[in-house]
Amino acid sequence: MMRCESGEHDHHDVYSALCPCRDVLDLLANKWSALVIGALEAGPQRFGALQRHLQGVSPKVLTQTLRRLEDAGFLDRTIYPAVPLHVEYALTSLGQSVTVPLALLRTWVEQHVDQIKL
Amino acid sequence: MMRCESGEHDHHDVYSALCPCRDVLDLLANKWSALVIGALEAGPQRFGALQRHLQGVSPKVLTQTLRRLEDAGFLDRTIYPAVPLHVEYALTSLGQSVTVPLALLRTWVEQHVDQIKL
DNA sequence: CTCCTTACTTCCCAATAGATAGTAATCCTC
DNA sequence: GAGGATTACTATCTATTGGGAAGTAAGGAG
Repeated sequence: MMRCESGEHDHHDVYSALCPCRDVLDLLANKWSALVIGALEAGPQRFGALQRHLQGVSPKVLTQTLRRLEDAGFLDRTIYPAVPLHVEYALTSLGQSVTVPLALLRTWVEQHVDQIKL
Repeated sequence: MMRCESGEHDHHDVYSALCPCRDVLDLLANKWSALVIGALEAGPQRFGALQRHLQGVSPKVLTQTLRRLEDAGFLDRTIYPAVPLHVEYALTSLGQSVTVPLALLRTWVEQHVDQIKL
């Protein structure tokens, strides 16, 4: 049973209650987070484009999701003070790196949804 | 922009609001679901063992998670009417199949948690 | 001065998460 | 045979989160 310490040799374990892994998993293992990160795989996107891409997301929930991902360092928010206002969201290198497992999860869902009775 | 239909040639898209993919993604892209499925990778487990493995989960939330995963066909619930009562949870073949993307997500988190400021 | 666009906030309610405590069945101990 | 132990839940209550609808701000066009 691994503990989660902050020493020289860190043993991180998502199964440990106090490990920061838990918070990270909670952030990423989320419908909208997975979709936002996937949408930005193709390149930087503006708020409106994301909202259209993620059909059915409300502006409030999209803002929340973007802020959380930005605060954790998964994406950058750039404001272009043009008129009308222009805000662009782009993946950081950390964000790029997490697209791999998230894309696999999304494609798994699309490929197996027929086998799932809901 | 792909639609999500139920015809001869299905085009499933997690980005489509009405696609059942959304519900499946919502079920799987969840902290406790990812941890439960990961815990069962090693083989069938009983309720108590799962509760100890997933440190910090309450019995109510664990039951909810198990029921949802069972209803969707990711795991089987077997009751052994021994004394004391004995209930075993095991992955179905569908459940086995989804362990792959979920394990990748969990290990990504454990490997990159140091780079994330929370 | 009003309309339009973009990108959000604010407000409110409903659904979910989570902690704590209790239940049921059956044996084992004293 | 009363009380405790064990396993797997259920019930209850509260706090947090999710989500929809509407409102706000900034600035240019007409």
